Amino acid sequence: MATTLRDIARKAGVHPSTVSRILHNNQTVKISDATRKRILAIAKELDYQPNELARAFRLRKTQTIGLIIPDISNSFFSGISRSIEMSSYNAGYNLVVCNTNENIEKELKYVRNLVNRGVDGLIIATCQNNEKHLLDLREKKIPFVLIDRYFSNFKANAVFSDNKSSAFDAVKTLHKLKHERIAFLRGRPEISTIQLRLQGYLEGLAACGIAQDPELIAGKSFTAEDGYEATKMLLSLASPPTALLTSGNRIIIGALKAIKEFNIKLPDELSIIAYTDDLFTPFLACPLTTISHPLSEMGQKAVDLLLHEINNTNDNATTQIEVKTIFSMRESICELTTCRKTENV
Amino acid sequence: MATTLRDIARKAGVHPSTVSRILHNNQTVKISDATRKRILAIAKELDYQPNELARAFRLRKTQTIGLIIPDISNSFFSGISRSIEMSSYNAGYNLVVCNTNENIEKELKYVRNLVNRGVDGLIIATCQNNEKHLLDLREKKIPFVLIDRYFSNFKANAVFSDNKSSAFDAVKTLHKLKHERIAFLRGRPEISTIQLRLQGYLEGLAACGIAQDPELIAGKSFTAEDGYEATKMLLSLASPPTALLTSGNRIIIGALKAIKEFNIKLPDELSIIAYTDDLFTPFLACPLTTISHPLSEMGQKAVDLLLHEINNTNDNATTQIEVKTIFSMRESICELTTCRKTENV
DNA sequence: CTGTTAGCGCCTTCAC
DNA sequence: GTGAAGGCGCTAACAG
Repeated sequence: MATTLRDIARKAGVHPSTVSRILHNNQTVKISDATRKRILAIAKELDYQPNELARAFRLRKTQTIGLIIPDISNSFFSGISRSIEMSSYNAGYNLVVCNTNENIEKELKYVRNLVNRGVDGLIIATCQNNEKHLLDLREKKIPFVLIDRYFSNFKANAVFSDNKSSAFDAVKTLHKLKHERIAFLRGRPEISTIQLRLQGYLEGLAACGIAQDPELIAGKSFTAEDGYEATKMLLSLASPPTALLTSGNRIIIGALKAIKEFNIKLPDELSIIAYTDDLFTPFLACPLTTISHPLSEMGQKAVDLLLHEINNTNDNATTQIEVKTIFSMRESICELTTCRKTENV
Repeated sequence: MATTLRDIARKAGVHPSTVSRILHNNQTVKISDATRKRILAIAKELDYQPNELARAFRLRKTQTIGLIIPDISNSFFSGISRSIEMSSYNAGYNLVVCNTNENIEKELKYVRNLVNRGVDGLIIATCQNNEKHLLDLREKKIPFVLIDRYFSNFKANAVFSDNKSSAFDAVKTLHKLKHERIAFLRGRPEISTIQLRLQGYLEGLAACGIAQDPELIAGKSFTAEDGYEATKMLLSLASPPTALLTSGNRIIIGALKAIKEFNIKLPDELSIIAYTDDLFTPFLACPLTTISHPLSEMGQKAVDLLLHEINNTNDNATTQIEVKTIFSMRESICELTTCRKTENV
């Protein structure tokens, strides 16, 4: 059996609560130096390790944060997770990671589970379209922060990026290069991130005087498979797009596969701007022009926000933090007319 | 306050232990159907959620697994982590993820921390060169499984890949293509994975009748920066390598950067086989010939092993599981003479 | 400055 | 079949 406060107390001839005060309370003032030193020595001698489970139970504080994300193997979320874990660790918190696989039922289960286990707070990249678990958290006064995705009809602490303006800018950039058939490979339409990008995309088209074409908005999930199928569909259109804006680290993988199969030459026959965070993008056959995220910053800010909330329970205000994406111009976009010329050589 | 067993008991006019038996014990036999139904109805009505913290404390069983890895944002570990988390979840366990950043001190701290929090078992990709925490775990009879890396002088449950033979085969493959100046960009030399790959590399050279050249064994960490510096060094040698074998998802990123800067043409001027698990590799300027890992399988097997250990505490045997890496032939390797000819066109 | 008391929510043993 | 008692390890109140 591990040594307990009782063991130390017995050996020192004092009461367990005295030992507790010395080893866990920072009200240093109230205890005589003599006993303090004696207790600390005995604790060291017996290699006392506090039973954190008992403390958590007693204190109603687990020093644990729950992180709920769709998929830790996606570099977007793994990058954020790393930052969240490190910030948490520095603040003395452990991190429980949960993959929902974009399944809201699983998300609901996970939240309940984590609450029952007494996490001090949660960071959630929600699967969206259901917020009852968040209402429940609020009612129970359990702090949480949304990351990447949020609810427009439900104010909550959140960290997200400039989805609308980045998509808007992407369209304008492509239009400056004379593109008018610009497709958007969006991903899951339910996600706020995607809705905002779509809005930015549509407003971008409008600002450039380009008519919307519903055919050019494709895809319904974030998988490589969906990216592949959607891209094949787009490339098979009577009037295929000359430029592509893609959402998500996986979709672009599928898109590249389809493009390879169709033997489309990048960027001459197709310009691409991709939302992606992979480190390999500069070294691709056609180095992708990308919109990437400040992943460390996002994670860090989410933890800061959550810890603030945990330590100021009476504070009812919510904070929304928008971070700036990074546009990296590389070789996957080029001017349309030039391209066509190249094509005819 | 959340409803407790007591609340239900009071409302039903029974003793809390009865409620406990109904809601948490599977000895279904001993309770009358009438009270059972009544209790279940009241539990539902009051939305009873067990305080898992109290249960864990009482039962000395947290239904939690600790995962200690160098870096969750590395796709090798994030791929494994995803699999581990999903397998754990299916078995009713939560997963606490910890990044050591290849720092053994942090690893030691994390293990102590997780033990104090009462995790039921650990999965560890160790930073190596210190096993005292593992001895401690064994003494405390806390199950653990090593993943990817293990200790040759210390038998323990472990899941790893065929490092030696895969490196051996890589050298033979390159030698068949007439390469003799084969460099090994290894990563952290302390890691068992790397030592085995080095052994395979050296034995491969020997089997091919190629003399070892210490200059061709380069690198000392798994970072992109180190891969970059080491590659620059190799390319600056009086007699530079004609082929490269690289370890780890990050090193190759740095290597590619250096290669680009040196304006080296792949594969004509340099053949590469890379240990990497990134999904983008097929779409690179020069699609990399890779050795990748069955990440899902590795995670799943580690969890299976750990759960077996957790459920059979008296079983003192250890199990080592070796999984097969996947060799994917792509375009980053070619025959040396052919290359030289191409070069002279 | 330190001891005493009580209890967090749950489960297990022992009664009846 | 169900109730009563006791305690996991720790800490917060209240004494003195």
